[in-house]
Amino acid sequence: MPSSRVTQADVARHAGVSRTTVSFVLSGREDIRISVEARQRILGAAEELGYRPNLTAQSLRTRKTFTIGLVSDVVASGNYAGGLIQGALEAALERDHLLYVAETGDVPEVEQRLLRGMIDRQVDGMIHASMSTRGRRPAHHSPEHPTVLLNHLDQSGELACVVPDEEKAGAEALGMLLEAGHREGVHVVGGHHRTEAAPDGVHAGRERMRGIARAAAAAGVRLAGVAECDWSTPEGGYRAVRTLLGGTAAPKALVCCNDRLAFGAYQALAESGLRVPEDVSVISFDDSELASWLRPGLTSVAIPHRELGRAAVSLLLSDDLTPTIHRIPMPVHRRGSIAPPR
Amino acid sequence: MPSSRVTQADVARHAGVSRTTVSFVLSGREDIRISVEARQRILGAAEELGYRPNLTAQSLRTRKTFTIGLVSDVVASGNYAGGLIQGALEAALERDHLLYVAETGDVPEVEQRLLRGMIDRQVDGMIHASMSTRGRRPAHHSPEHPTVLLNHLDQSGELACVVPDEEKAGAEALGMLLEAGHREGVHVVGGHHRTEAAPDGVHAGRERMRGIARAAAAAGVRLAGVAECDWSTPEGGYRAVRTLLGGTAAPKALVCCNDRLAFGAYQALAESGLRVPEDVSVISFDDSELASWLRPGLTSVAIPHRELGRAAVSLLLSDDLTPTIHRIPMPVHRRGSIAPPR
DNA sequence: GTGAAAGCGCTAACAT
DNA sequence: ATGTTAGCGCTTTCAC
Repeated sequence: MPSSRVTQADVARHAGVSRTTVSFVLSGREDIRISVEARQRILGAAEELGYRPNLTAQSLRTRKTFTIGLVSDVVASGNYAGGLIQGALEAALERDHLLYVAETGDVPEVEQRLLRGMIDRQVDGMIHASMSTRGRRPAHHSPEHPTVLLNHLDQSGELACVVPDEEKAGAEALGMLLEAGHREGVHVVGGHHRTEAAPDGVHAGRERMRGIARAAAAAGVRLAGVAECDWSTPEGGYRAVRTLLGGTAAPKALVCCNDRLAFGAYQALAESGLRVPEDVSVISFDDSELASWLRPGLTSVAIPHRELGRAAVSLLLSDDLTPTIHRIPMPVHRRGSIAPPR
Repeated sequence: MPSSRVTQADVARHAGVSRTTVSFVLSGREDIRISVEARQRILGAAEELGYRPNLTAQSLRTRKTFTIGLVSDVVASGNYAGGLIQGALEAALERDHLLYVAETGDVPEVEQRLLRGMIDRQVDGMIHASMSTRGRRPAHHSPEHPTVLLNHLDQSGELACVVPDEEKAGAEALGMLLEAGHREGVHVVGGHHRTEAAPDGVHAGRERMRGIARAAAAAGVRLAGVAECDWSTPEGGYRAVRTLLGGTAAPKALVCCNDRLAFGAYQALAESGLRVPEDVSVISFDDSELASWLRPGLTSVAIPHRELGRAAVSLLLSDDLTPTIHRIPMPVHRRGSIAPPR
């Protein structure tokens, strides 16, 4: 079965020139001079025949595929996915690249197969996205495969990374509360996100806490408390706040480490008849859809998914892969959950 | 710069045989007999040298790339994304395929570019995912590019489609309520999801409503009402239920068309001091994370994202692309939001 | 059983 | 300024 597609040879025949000439014209090379007339004929023929280059053949020759691989552990499934992929795709498209997307599910064998598959297909570069800070370094990293780490840091110090600027975000979150006048009864819900799997907590947790602490110190404010709990569901926030409300001093403001925890906090506050923001101000992180759904709307520091994705691709394609940490700002989205203390 | 990768030629040299023989052995062809001894030498050499096939070269020759394209309009950004991609990826991986993922944002020019890019890279097939039921047919559909529609139907009747079995889900949702003993005061919140853009409503809406109506009729039950509203945020559910509560007859059970609406309903009920499920039972669709976060947990009919993704890929790779509609069952996830009427 | 040779569609050094 | 030719790494027909 012959390929029904039009090739350069067809165009050449049609235009009465050699394949080389067609190649030069079509690839738009300026270093070789082609007569205007021939160029016109070639372009005309290509257009008329509906010529499209066979990228596979081109890649075989040039070793460039105009594809990049985005492989994540489990990120791409969660809500994290959409924005990251979207941003990456946008940036890729702007530079005429296509995106392979894959997910390892944190299974080494799967990761192995996926990386192999991408390398065998000669991707121009790879982006490794991960939640866990303590990731092993990408199995197949080698100089010929430009690599960017997305959303986690490189412990080997050899790779460029793109991460949200968590610490600054932490500082800004507390700043919002300070700005509204809160100096007492400010509690953190969530903390470092310490779990059995990650006794030191999670990167985002540590950084956010650091930022919060720094901002508090700078303002001469003492946090009323930090409730460490699991961030994954509202349950942790719910329980933490219930405990808080059972205590002696009523909380005045909460920094919740993500929107889920904030949701749990809302639930607990509502049960106790406390109102947001009149009785308790709340600020949070993630700026997920949840934040806009809550009543009142939850002020939240956004994870800049799109920008992260974009930045990773831009960086990868920039060919400046010096092992630098690129911190993407996290914009805060103001809604109705913060008010001055009474 | 010579490619540093090991090629079949290297293996051949190392094993003292011709490139042809290597190709035969490595591609595992059974129709040509190769001496056991030569085979061993080749396999050994390949292993030793760390040979990996160059898929680009292979593709150029065979016209098969072992890649498939998943292009969606806007689906892939929403929460819809994760599961779909995951499922598709799983199925693809099982058959050694890689997945291009792209999103058109419903912009024709972008769609054009993406499809071109995929076709120029010789994808083995494409999956078109879409929210809108009234999608134009994929621009570049042609017999040489196997195509499957995901999550929407084909109005031309020429393409295979994979969709959730919305109607059955609608019937089952109402069935849950009937089973608990509800026969009166059963309201639907959300309806067909009619908007300016889609005056007839959305596919999912129409189908779910049909299923609900069918189940009601079969049980000889009359719905107390259907509140048409926008499904996209909890706001619609909140308002619809507030209106309901302002009426004469108190609602006893709600079928919410998605979890967001159900969330809004919960908010409205809570404000009126009504409790779920003691005063009002609620069932919903989507089974998003939200469903498990609500208090009490929301019984919800899941959208089988993973299975949809898997099915689309399996179908595409099965080469049985008869234009059939494949309906994937929607499992209901029971939680605490349903109780018998008082 | 094994190998020589052609060719997939394209690029690029080297002639002319 | 244009054409000739030799590959990129692989598969596959056809001789040996």
